[in-house]
Amino acid sequence: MTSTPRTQPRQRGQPDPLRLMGRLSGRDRLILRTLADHHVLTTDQITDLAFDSLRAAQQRLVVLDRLGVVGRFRDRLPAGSQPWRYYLAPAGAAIIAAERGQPAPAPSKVRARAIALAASQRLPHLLGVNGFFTALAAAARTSAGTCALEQWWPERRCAAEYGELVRPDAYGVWRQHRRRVGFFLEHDQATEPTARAAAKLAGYADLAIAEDTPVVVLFWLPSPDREASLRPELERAAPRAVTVATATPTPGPASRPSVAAATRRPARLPGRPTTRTPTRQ
DNA sequence: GGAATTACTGCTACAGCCTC
DNA sequence: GAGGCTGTAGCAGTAATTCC
Repeated sequence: MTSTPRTQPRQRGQPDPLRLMGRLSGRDRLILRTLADHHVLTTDQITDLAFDSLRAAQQRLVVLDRLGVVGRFRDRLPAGSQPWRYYLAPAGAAIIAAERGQPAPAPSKVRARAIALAASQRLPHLLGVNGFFTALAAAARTSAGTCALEQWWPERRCAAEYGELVRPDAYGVWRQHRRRVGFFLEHDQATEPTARAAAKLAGYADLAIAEDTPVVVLFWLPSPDREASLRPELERAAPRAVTVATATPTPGPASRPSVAAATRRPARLPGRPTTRTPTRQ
């Protein structure tokens, strides 16, 4: 092969959203909508969300990047073998705003938001949450309709709905056959004491009382060790109206939540409690 | 029907990290 | 430092679709 630069300079200028809209497929719009709601996704998370192969996703994302509807960054130098993080670029933001009947955000604001995101210390946390849900989406896509991720609310929307009582990282509704489970996600990175993590359940108890319905909280944990140390605290702290489940990524070379993790672990979700679930029946 | 376009895959190369 | 691994990119080829 001839030696060519790994990345070619993008012909960007100021893309015209009207012209771009005709070049975007339904899948492209799904990616843009997801980025609009959830801010940032890695290459493999987008693969989980919308593609059957990583190679296809990489190729399409390069096209979307050159069109200027998405942007991408890596969160450290040297770049190394680190997947790109994709965000909604100004043209993509304008398209999604039009789709939702909202005014297009100023390009300077979109860029500033992307820079803040790339520099944010919460980026790994956000990617962890998004990775969990894209793994669920991948499981749903390959399930031949037997299961589906019916809702995926970001932290911001959860805060708007329930912020006075709880601050979950996300809310989701997962359907498996005819069974439907809504759950709040708490993404734990083992950066706080287990007691403090378990103390969050009090807020969910208040929410269950306020809403007059049981609530489900899933703790998404970085490792089986963390799960083993946190579960006793959860057992002690779990209020009657709160069903608690835990999940970890499956062990393996990839640290991101795998499809197997996302599909197997929800078996411990409420609705199908097991002896490991610290729920008071 | 043939050309052009689009989307995808296989193969290969490159860059950087990690382990020994 | 060598080799394996991961992630991305370029090229060639194929298949489906669209347009004239």
